[in-house]
Parts: sequence; C-alpha cells; structure tokens
Amino acid sequence: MVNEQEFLAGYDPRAYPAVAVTVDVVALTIRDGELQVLLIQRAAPPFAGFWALPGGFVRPEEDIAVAARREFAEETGLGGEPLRRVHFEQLASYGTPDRDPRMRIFSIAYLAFAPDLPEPSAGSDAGDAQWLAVTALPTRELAFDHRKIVEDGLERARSKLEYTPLATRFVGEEFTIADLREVYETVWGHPLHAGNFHRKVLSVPGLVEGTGATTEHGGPRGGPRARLYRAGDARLLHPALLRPAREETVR
Amino acid sequence: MVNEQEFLAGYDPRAYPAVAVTVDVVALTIRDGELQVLLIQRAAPPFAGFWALPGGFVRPEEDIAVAARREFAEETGLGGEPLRRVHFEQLASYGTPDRDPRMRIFSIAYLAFAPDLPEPSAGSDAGDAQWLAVTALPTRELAFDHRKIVEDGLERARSKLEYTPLATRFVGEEFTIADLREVYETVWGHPLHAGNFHRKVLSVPGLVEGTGATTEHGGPRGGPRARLYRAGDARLLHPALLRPAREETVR
DNA sequence: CGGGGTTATTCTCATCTTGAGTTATTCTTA
DNA sequence: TAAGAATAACTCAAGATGAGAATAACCCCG
Repeated sequence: MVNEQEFLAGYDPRAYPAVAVTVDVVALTIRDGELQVLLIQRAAPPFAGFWALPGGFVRPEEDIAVAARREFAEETGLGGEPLRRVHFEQLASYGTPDRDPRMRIFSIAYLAFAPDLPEPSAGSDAGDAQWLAVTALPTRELAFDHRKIVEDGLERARSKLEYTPLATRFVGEEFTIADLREVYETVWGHPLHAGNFHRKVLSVPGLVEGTGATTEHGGPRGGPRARLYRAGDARLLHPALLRPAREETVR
Repeated sequence: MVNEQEFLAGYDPRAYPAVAVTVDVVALTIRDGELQVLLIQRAAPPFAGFWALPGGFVRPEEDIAVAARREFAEETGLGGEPLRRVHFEQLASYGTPDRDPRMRIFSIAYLAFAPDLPEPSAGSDAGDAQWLAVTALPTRELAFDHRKIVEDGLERARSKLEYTPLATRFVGEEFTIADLREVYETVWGHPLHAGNFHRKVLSVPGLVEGTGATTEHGGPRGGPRARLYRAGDARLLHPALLRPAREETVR
C-alpha cells in the first residue's frame, strides 16, 4: 500500500509517469433566445478539427479558479468589469486514465455563466471559437470526454436555477420578470406559466428588488411597459423555484 | 499564452515542476447517535501528529473513483459486500498552490457514506485511524486544508439528504421510520417533528417500501413494535424533504 | 386613427404540502 | 399493575402551487 504520507515522504516525482492537471470551462450564455456553450476548434492532434471546451494547463503557481478565469478570458477576449460579472464555480474533476491518449491528464472543470456575450472570435487569440446552441450538441462530436463534461455542466446549471439566484447572472444589471422567465424557460427547455412565475419571483425573499423604473417601450409585439428589477441579496431561494416534476429522472 | 493544445503538443512534462494528484475521502457514518468522520493521524512531517483525511496518490493507471474506494478500504479494513454498500460520490477538488508545503498537489475529494462502521483500527494497516464526532471538529486542528474539505463534505451531505434517498445509506438493509428520522436529526443537527416526518417519508414516492415485518421488540424505553422498511427505488425525492429554513444561510 | 393581437400584472380557486398539536394503541420498565 | 415512552394516524390552519381568467397598457397593421 502507498498512503499519502508514505507517498509524499519518499516519492521522487520524476521517477513516476508524469501527470498533468488542466482546467476546462463550460461557459454558458443565452444568445438569440437559446442556451449556448463556448467551444473551440482543436488545431492539433489528437482530435484535430474536433470541437472542445476552452481550457488548458494550470500554471505552476496559479490557483485553479484563476486558471479557469484566465482560460475563459483568453478565449472570449473579455476583461475588466464584464469579466468580473461572470459567475464561475467548480463543476467536477475528470481523470479516467485513458481520457487523453498522450498522458495521464486530470481535468478540473468549471462552469461559467454570463449574459449575452459577443462572438468570441473578436477579441480572442483563437479565431476558431464559437458559441453553439446546446440543442445542437447531439449532432456535434466533441473531443475527449467533453460531451460528458458539458452534460454535467448543463444539469448543474438547470439544478442551480432552482435554489439559487443564478438566473440573474444571465441577464443584465436591470431586467424584467419576463427576461428572467426567458432564462428559466431557455435553460430548462420548456415554457412556464407567466402568471405563476411572476407571483413566485416576487414572493421569494431576496431574489429581486424593484428599481421603480419601467422599460422605455412595451415589447416588440405589443404589451405594456414592464417594471425593472435588479438582483436581490439572497444566496439561496426559499422556497425554491422547482422545475416541474420530471417522473423519468426520479427513478 | 499556453492553451491546452499547444501545451500538450510541445510539452515535456519533466521540464516543468512536478505536480501530483491525490484523493482524499470524507467518510461519514453514524455511531453512538452522532455523525462521525474518519480521520487518520499523520506519522511524518509536514503536519506530523496532526489528524488528516484518509487519502493518497492516484496510481498511474487507476481511475479516481477507484482510488477513493481503495483508500477508504485500506483505512477501514472493509471489503466485499459491506464495501459495495458504501455510497461514494465526488465532492470537489482542491489545488491552492501552497496547500502542501512540499510540492504542487491537487486533491480530488470524495464523500463516502456508510451505516455504523466498526472501529477502523481493527482491520486496517493504520492503527492511527479513528472516527471523530463532527461536533468535536472545532477543537481539533486538521492537516492541510482538510478542515475546509470536511466542511464542504458536511454541507453536501446535509443538502443531499433533502432531495435524495441518501439517508437510507446510513441505516441497515431494514430500518424503521424512527431510524431514518434519527439519521436526519443527527446529520442536520436538530430534532424533527416525529409525526410529520413519518407522514412525509411515507408520502414521498419511492423513498421507502414496507417489508411487512416489524421489530422484534418495542423500543428500549417502551413503545410498540415499529414497522420495518427498506430503501425504495427513487433516485430523487419529489417533493423534497427540506431542512427547516435557516434564515442566516439564505442571505 | 382605430382595432386586433400581445404582453405585464393581478386575481381566483381548487389542490397539495407543511407545521403544530392531539389521540389511540402497544410496549417496556419499575 | 401503573407510569412512561414511542409508533402511527388524525385534525386543522397556514402556505405554496397549478391552471385559468381578467384587466390594462402598448405595438403594429390597415
């Protein structure tokens, strides 16, 4: 047996097969009314030409969370205040021995949420980056185990909408209840009852707070001006905003 | 910039500072009516004499989840069917550059749940292992960032009791509603209304199924024989069994 | 400029779920 | 044998949810 102490006490790392640690980022945004994920096209083998999650090596003195933000920033060209507004959280780690054909690579995946980001090619050094609607994922082959990572990220996102104010991270500073409802409908993938949603959002303490203002105009197809809100100070929603029960996933 | 492809294409791992990947296991059980966590006492520096989570090096060809089970089995002496009944899940990864003074070590933490396990010293190769009541954690200094890892694990456990049948993993094959209630009370750290809990457990589809049998005797201090149940086939609880709202944690 | 279609917001109402307390019954212990 | 304790079932009020409808503001088209 090799336990941690023995390993660390007598271990010469260079005598063992090398391992590497990377971060991969599942960056989600809502564009054109669709939930989209950021992908980059691989230039070199393996999986050359395939699409993959943005990510890379964690630098020797770099914290993991910092590495995730850095990789995201490099691919999107985002910086400053807009970057600070992006929500990051650790998703999970992936380390199946053969997940990369070249060597043992552990990947720590992060999830990033941001409102309506611009096309990534603009400011980034990788013109081969794009947002892909998650509904188009089934028809696209991804490199490595990145499909699994994206699926885990999507499930996490759907689930966190239920009991955290995460949805407010997908909209701008000020938003209407309908904006928020669109986020829920887009991420969960099905329509919600507008009246009940409205009542619920206003009744959960700390989810939103009114600004007193309304939109300048009604909606593009009519309707009155909507009141504007900004995110409240809640960190957890109580009671939660639950997805309609999905019998299939329960058993 | 070094992105993943460039890094992996032209990278000679031995030219970089070495990194290592370990697993650490937050193993929880209920013994003597208390939630307890498995700790081992470190023999070698750094942190010699301190208590730490069981864990160790992920072997070159070993899957992370397998490594977690192996480390747990080595410290508890558990194997075969009892080991298979233990629930494992990935918790999170920790990789702050200075979390280990010797080298860059990334730790992937796992959470393990099991019913009333025996004293670990018995079958293990490390006689310096013990179960510690989590209520005693504040008075004990832990090695590395293991206190943070344990706290994250406890929060995950408390939260998973709400919406998964995890509690059934802390009791034996057959159990009474009162056994289950004791699990919730112990993990959440406060008493529940017996009648409401009973109603709720029986009303959530797939949480428990009756065996038709009852206990041999009443409780040690009186009371009728209780009906016996076994775990149902639900993977998610709908509606969830929520903790009483904790105002403090909401904001 | 007026009407039809659209949307934000508020209500109603039946149904579920929850929290708190009570009761009948069965056991154990003294 | 009586007292105390625990299981299981019931009551009742308060809260939350799902479905539908009403009201009013606003856009676009003709």
